[in-house]
Amino acid sequence: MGHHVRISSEDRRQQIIEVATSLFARQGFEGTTTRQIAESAEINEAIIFRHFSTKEELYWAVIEDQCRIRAGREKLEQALASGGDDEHVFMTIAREFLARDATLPRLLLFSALERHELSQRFFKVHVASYYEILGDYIRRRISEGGFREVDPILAARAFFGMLVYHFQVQELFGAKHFYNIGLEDTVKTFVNIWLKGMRP
Amino acid sequence: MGHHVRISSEDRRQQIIEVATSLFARQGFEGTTTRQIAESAEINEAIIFRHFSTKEELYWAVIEDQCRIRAGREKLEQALASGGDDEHVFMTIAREFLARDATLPRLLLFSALERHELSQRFFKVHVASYYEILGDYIRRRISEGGFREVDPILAARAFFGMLVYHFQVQELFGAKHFYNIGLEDTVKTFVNIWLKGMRP
DNA sequence: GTAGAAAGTAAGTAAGTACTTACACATGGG
DNA sequence: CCCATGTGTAAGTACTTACTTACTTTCTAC
Repeated sequence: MGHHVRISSEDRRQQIIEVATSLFARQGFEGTTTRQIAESAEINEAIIFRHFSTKEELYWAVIEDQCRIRAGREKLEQALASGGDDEHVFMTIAREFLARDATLPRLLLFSALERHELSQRFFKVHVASYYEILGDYIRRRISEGGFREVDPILAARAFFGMLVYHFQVQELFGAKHFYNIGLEDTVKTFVNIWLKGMRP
Repeated sequence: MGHHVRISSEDRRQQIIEVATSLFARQGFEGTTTRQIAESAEINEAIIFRHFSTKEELYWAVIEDQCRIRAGREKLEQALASGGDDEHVFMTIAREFLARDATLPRLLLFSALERHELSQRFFKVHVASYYEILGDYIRRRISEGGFREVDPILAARAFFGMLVYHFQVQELFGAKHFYNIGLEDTVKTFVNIWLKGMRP
């Protein structure tokens, strides 16, 4: 028909990244085809290759894009700086973590599983930095006498571990369909176990 | 050259399953080709289709095979029935969990991510049943007054969460290459946090 | 109004995919 | 001995994949 809508290069690029993000998150890199991305974005497949020279490059643009989104990290820093008591701080973090959208966790897992060698930066921005930040807070609380002497990185991992694993089981393995407990009870249970476990 | 080695159907089938297991675990279902499986097993590709009518069927044979391997579950039940004190019991479980081979966890994650709808049984055998068993033990310890009143399933998830997430970070995300802490220290830290958190 | 760049498209290509076919060879029982 | 059955293979099939090509349409600047 030839009657196509012209859209600016930047907008088009962003649109492709967004569509690709959702598909890569649901099906992984290998499980997603460029044709599928084109159909989903309702554009001609060739347009993808005008903006990204390979599927691989598009994939890294998606990762790069997700690395820019640091909302979670900011919320973490914000919660830690709020000055509330430990219970309030950690419940805020836990609540935020468990209420998340599954897109980023899925992308992270896929990239770790199928693109091992290249996803270091992605991992560092979205995983490692998290428990470095929380580790710093724990270190301070230890020196203040609020927590007992524990490796701060391991303690942070223990905390995130409870949350991340629960999230995985509920969202990825579909456990929420046969065991759905309220968010607030879950948060309270995890934070209580961890905080009691950290007290001197 | 036509000089081929004849092998019994059962052995061949098992050989194919073993090779496929390792490839599916490393690259996922979509990322693994039947040609690659054949090359890896050093057999003609057609042999695969004599034993399994589709790649999908081979995949489910792999899952089925992994479901039969219940060594982990037995060790869990064994540790819980050993009659030692809580610290000994949970350290034994933790040690066993963290020293595992990554094949099964990787298969589980891939199946959850890319074959969501079909991997329920796999999940139930290797994930859900684990914290049902541990949940029962926790329930008993609560009634004995050894642990405080906590949802046993959530408490079990909290415990496994610390272990599984740590394992994922170390093995899948490759954190062990830049942060490698000793197994025994890790085990002790996690078990201490959780046990202290569960005490009345 | 028109040149030229940018954005769009239909219709490819070569290589790969899961899977099949037709046929060769081995083995054990009658 | 030879035939039925089971195990092996080379060389396919039809389809899909990532990626290209040659070409058209639209927008902007002068």
